[in-house]
Amino acid sequence: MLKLTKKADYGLMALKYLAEHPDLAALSAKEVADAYGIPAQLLAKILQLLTKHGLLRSHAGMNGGYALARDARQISAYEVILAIDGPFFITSCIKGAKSCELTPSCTIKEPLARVNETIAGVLKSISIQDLAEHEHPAKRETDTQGLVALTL
Amino acid sequence: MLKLTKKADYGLMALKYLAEHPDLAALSAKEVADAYGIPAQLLAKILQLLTKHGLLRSHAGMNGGYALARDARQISAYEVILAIDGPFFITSCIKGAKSCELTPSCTIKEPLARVNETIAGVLKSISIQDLAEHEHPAKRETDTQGLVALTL
DNA sequence: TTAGTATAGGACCAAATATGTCGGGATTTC
DNA sequence: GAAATCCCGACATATTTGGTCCTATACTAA
Repeated sequence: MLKLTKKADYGLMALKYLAEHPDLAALSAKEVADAYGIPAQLLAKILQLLTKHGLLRSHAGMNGGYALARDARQISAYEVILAIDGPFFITSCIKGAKSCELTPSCTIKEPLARVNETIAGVLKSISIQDLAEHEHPAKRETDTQGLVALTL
Repeated sequence: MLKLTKKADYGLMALKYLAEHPDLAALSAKEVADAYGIPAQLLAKILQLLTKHGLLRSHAGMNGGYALARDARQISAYEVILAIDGPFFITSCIKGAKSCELTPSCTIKEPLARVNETIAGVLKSISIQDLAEHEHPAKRETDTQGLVALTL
């Protein structure tokens, strides 16, 4: 629970891979899949989804494949996850949804809605570029923590 | 994905309910289940889990039931979720885990580990007491909706 | 001491979701 | 036109979740 699906993982990995090879005009689904040992057909579909959502540009034919539709800095992890898994809510019954009709139950939702926003916020603040630059042993003490404290 | 299981939801609701009835020495699983329309036997097991993890105190026999083991302020949503669903990681391959052996794949993990910590942090900062005080009719107009609608 | 009310927990099933595969079609390049 | 590639719906499998059932045990009160 509270974890990304493999599809989302794969998608992020693929985008990261593309971001790391800006020189190449396009990479085929198969190339990326092989690079990571991901089932090719599955990755293909994921990349198709990302294309449909405007995060990638695709090109059929020989030497075809996928390329980032925008600069890696302009694509957030949030967008990727959203494109692949659809909108997510930490609780099933976020306000506005028609769940929770039977039960006047979910008095839980209100505070958790804010958790939801916080998570979305963090994910939005992470770009594909951030994923590609994985050599940053420093710089991680403070940042995120601040965020958290704030929103509550 | 990225959402709480129903069990965790139920658990939070139940604790909230207990927090709202500090007067009563104990509430049975059935009472709580009825209050929210939750399957009684399922909730029973959830409460058993919470008891095993020290968040509740249980008492068998007539007029038995469950009560918070500590002040509602001292029980975080994080603990509840952890007790019910076990440790969660946003990625399957958090550093330190032995996953990702086959694939040198998950270069993704490092940045997402921080997301994970952030989420944990937020959840730790929310207490059962916070859930119980649900009367905050103001301050909720915009938030969630904007998020979702926009990004899609 | 016994009947009734609870918790404790194992085994199991059903439903939902996630993961992965297959096969046919459409595009582009050579 | 052949090869490489994207596109996409249908299907099959695996895993997780949600929920039930049954039995045992503990406690209370009459």
